[in-house]
Amino acid sequence: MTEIVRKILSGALVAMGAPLPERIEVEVPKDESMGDLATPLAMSLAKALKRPPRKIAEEIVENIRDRGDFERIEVAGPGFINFTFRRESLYRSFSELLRREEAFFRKDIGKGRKILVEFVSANPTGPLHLGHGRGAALGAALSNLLAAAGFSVTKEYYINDAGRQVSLLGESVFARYQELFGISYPFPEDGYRGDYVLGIARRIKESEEEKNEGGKYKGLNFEFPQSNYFTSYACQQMLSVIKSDLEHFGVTFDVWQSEKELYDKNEVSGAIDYLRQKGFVYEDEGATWFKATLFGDEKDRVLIKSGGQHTYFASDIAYHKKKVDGSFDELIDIWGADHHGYIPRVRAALEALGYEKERLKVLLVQMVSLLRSGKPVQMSKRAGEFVTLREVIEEVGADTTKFVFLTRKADSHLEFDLEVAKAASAENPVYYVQYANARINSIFRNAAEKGFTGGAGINDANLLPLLSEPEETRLIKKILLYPAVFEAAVQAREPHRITYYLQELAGMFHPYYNRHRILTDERELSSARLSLCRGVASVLKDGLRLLGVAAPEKM
RNA sequence: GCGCCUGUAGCUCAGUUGGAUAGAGCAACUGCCUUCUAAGCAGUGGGUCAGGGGUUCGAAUCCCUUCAGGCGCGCCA
Repeated sequence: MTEIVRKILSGALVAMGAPLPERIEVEVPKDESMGDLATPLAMSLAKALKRPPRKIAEEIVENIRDRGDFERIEVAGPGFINFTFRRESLYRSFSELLRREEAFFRKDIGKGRKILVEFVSANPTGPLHLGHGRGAALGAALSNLLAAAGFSVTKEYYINDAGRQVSLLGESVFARYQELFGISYPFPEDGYRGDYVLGIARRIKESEEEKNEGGKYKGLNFEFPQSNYFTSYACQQMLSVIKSDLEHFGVTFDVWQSEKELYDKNEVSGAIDYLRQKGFVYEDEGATWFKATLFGDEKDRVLIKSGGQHTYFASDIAYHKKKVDGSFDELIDIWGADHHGYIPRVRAALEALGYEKERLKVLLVQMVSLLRSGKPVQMSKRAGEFVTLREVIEEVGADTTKFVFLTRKADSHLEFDLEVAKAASAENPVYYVQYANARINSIFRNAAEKGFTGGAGINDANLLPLLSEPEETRLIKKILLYPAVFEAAVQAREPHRITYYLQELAGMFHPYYNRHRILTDERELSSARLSLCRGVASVLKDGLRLLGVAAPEKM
């Protein structure tokens, strides 16, 4: 619908010889009586054309040639142009939607452009927590949206399996391992104290026993932080836990990129050398620095510490270099908001490498605070006490968890109340949306029993005019708006817009269902209403699928 | 101290990239199941969009400032 309006508007502007704006705003008016769609176009042109907005609006309206789809096109308020569709036009579009379904919803925005979405990327030093879950839900939904919009999407998880944190994990496991033999080994100061660390130690011990090598590392003195058996074993274990957690959550990745591999393949040193050749690297006080200030960062950043170890930033440069070199047109990184200070330096590095920094878009996901019945759940990462994503999924379910995450825009703080999320009630918006779809499917089952060719198959455009109730017209208009919502969500990279739309659509269907019977004695009316239901269900299913949430046929 | 994010109904949050009279859910009160699923529906009340100033035809939205909360500001990751 919005496309039709945009088209005739740009046609009118051309006819007038007026400049075409980059984007013609089309919106749904506040009040239904104002029409179906409206544009503030004339008002935004007022300054450039140096004429009153209402005059411009009138002129635009006069220049609209093809108005066959509209019952009314009128100028209102300070200069809005309001459009009201003819019913026949709505029915024609709706019939087209039923026929083409997914193809009708989509617009090819990406045109095959390659886009890499990196998300979660939690250190493999412990299980995923709720904040990671939020990033996972967002990344997965965004990837779905982008792929549906014609982008070629790669989903990637960056594994920080090199460096201090993983070796600290290894040493923590090593300490627990020694304890299993009654040997006291000083537990590392910032070590990981969660129960899972002990679990890994036990597993190492058990696997030794199986191989008749019991106590192989008992009492030995390993050099940490150098990588060794304990580090790599623990890391592998944690990674498989993380993978299985994500699988439970219904989130998958195309690429698991290891940081360690970047070192092993000399890509880190390669990236540093590259920057050095360009003159952006210098030595000072025994350390190797990157001239980040040349590219807008606050200060220069260390790549190699005076002790010889690389910083996290060094491998991150190599990683982002690898990504852009992979001929991706756009990179999206989804990070926790606590990393926001890191953006300028990564952007600076990209620019120094010779890429436009606009290629990288960083989406920050704000913190999640976990509540139970309104009271904060105490978590202490240091003591290893925290509620994991896995536990939350098991308690409230993956669909609900995802839906709650996707009901907020990324950069707003989120309160996640376990009891509220668990309640199978109206407080829980995911059920509200799923329930609408389940109800419709229930109607379809009844319809089939009553000998209707089935809601699923019905598409008789001639019957659609029987849908004359105000609720029906409103539903049709709402459904026809879905493609515009989809497009806006993709452009803004904001999946939550889909979530809200689905709630609104369900919020129109339930009252309709309560007020009007779908299956009546009038066969033709019933058929028409089944078609309407199919349109609703089709959109609900599509939207839920994009969000990564199930759309059960029975509840 | 500097930077980023946030501040909208009692609570949790939207607000279509600056548009018309600011929205939803929950909570509160009142009703609706012998007809397609009551995880539903109908109705009622609720606002200084944190405060102030500015930009313009028009601001919850952009700029400045004050206040409040969160997060950053390492040769940590």
